[in-house]
Amino acid sequence: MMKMSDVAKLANVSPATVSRVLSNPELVSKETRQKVLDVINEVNYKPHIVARQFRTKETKIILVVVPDITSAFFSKVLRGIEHVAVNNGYQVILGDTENDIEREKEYINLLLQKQADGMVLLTARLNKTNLEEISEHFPMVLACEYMDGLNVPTVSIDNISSARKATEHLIKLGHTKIAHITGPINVILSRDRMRGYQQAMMSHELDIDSAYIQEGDFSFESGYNQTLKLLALENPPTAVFAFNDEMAMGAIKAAKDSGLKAPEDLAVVGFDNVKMSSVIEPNLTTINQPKYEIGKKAMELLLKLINGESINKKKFVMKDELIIRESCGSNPDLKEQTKM
Amino acid sequence: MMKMSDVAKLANVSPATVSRVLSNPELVSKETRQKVLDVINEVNYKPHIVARQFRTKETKIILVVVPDITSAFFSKVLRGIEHVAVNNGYQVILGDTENDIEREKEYINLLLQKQADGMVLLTARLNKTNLEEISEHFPMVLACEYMDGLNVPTVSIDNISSARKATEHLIKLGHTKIAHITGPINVILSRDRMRGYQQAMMSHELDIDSAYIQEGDFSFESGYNQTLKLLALENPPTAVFAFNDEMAMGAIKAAKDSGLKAPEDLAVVGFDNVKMSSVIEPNLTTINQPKYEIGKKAMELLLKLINGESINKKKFVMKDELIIRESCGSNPDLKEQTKM
DNA sequence: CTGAAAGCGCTTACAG
DNA sequence: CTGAAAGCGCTTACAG
Repeated sequence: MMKMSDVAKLANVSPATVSRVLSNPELVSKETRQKVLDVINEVNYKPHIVARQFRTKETKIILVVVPDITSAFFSKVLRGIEHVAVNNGYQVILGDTENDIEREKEYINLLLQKQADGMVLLTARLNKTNLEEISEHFPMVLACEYMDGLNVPTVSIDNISSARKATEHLIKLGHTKIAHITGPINVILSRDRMRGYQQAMMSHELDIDSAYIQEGDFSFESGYNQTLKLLALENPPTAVFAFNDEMAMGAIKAAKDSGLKAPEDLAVVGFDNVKMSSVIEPNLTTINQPKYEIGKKAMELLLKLINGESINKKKFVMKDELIIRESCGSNPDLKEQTKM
Repeated sequence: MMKMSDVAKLANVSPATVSRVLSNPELVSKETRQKVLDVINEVNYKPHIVARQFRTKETKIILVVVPDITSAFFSKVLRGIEHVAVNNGYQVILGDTENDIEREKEYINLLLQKQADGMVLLTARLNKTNLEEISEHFPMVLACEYMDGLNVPTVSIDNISSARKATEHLIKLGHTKIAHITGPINVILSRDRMRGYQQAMMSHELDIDSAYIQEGDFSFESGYNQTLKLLALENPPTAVFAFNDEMAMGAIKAAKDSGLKAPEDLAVVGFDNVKMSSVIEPNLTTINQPKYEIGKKAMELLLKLINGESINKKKFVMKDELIIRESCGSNPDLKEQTKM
């Protein structure tokens, strides 16, 4: 393998000059530069990046930790991150944790061991103290999820209020027996959306049958199975608010397979406004998250941290929106009322 | 930042010993080892991995180049890759090209510049000579896509025969006016599947109206739009074979929006057997690719290459399967005939 | 504008 | 079982 000193010899210059041609060409005279470039092309020299990284202490790599690469939701957030990263000369590498905290820790170690210049977390299973300690020493931002009182830059929507909005939509349509399929309850996001659901129910003085809250695992299948459970109840709900669109689609399927129709027999609200939510029938009423913008904003903040700029604000709340489609059987008149 | 020599000093040993404790603990006496580990824990020392990589010329990272991280198909292949990688002590980093050849080249450069020990390509827009040259010097395997005569280890199904099988299914159901929505025609895979379609048509002496072949871009939207075009033809097709499930779903939606019913008025076959294909209504008849296994096999081969083992065979063909569901209106009897 | 030299933080062959 | 020393391939402050 050719190295810089070999190129230098062939071009009759010092290694320092070759280095300059590559990294600061304006410091080298035109003729010398051309001579060096010719040799580089001729022998197809590629600098050894790890050596450069080692020397400069910069990797020009940012790490994104994703809980589930398979998810239509996260892939949109990723796109936002990627675009601003690439535009600023950074490579994005993805760490898929598959919702496993051990894998999450491994990826975080990449950062601690300086294999990346910064990190954006799309999930945080770690506890607050840990995260804050890492954040003190390394550029890091949290996106999608908000951890109460966490002193780390965060970009997300207000999940509690969005979930409240979604539940209230059902209430306004006249439903009183409203169930909720949560995400894994050890995930903050799941608890936040459940909180929103509870707030809405309570503020309208509706009882929450404890059997109406079922824990899913984000998957279509779990939405399907939990809905089957709900429908088998002695006093089954007439509406379901699901943590995400995946599970909402599972809920609709479960209703159909039980001989019920959505929205007539079971109204369903999802969350995320994933592509498929407008393809499936009935089209899902759901909460839109500005996925791309969340990713974009998160990466912009990370860039600032990497460049040593200070961030005055820690918490960035993005705008969500209730998208009313078919799965709750709403009508255009109603749409007016629910706009907030 | 604490470094190895600092730890050494605190533990009253040489840096070499600290290094051994970390990488070859069996070379160090129990007492010394414990003394060093105590210091490491006490000061929370993390080795500087880039320095190690630089020294050992190993990154323990493998790079996967994905054309579209958003795709439900590729994410399953990724899982197969990840699992065997992680089990063998490798980190997987993902390079999303967004179908852009420039981004593909950038990621390949990561390999050439030794930032990864090997690479699996889930797409190959580069030409054969380029790929072979890289493959001679660096561990690399190609998955999902097969390039004729390419001397690089490859794992894929036989796309031509699968596409033929899918088209023949339509023919057996009595269709003669069968359209095909291709992927971008500069992608090998698109040409392969089109070839299978053409072979099936020709071997059954069916004409292919050139307007029956429409080029899509993998997306739901393009499937939708191209189907609208097909249906607007003076002599519209009664069946469509789409390059993938995404576009097949778009085709179904287009039929519905045109007041037609699938499968009665328009039969649709997809490709990939993506999760959503069994959720959407009508359920898609499609070709199953063993996604996870393709990824697994590809990573196993890559590991062999990295370890300097030789691979006797270059071309690994995985088994596909025609999955008959609702979107072509087939019946159980027919299922028997089409099993191959 | 260019070169000589030091040094980034590890690992490993060698010697004892 | 342990240490001294060389060296991986670059970059950069310094000198000229």
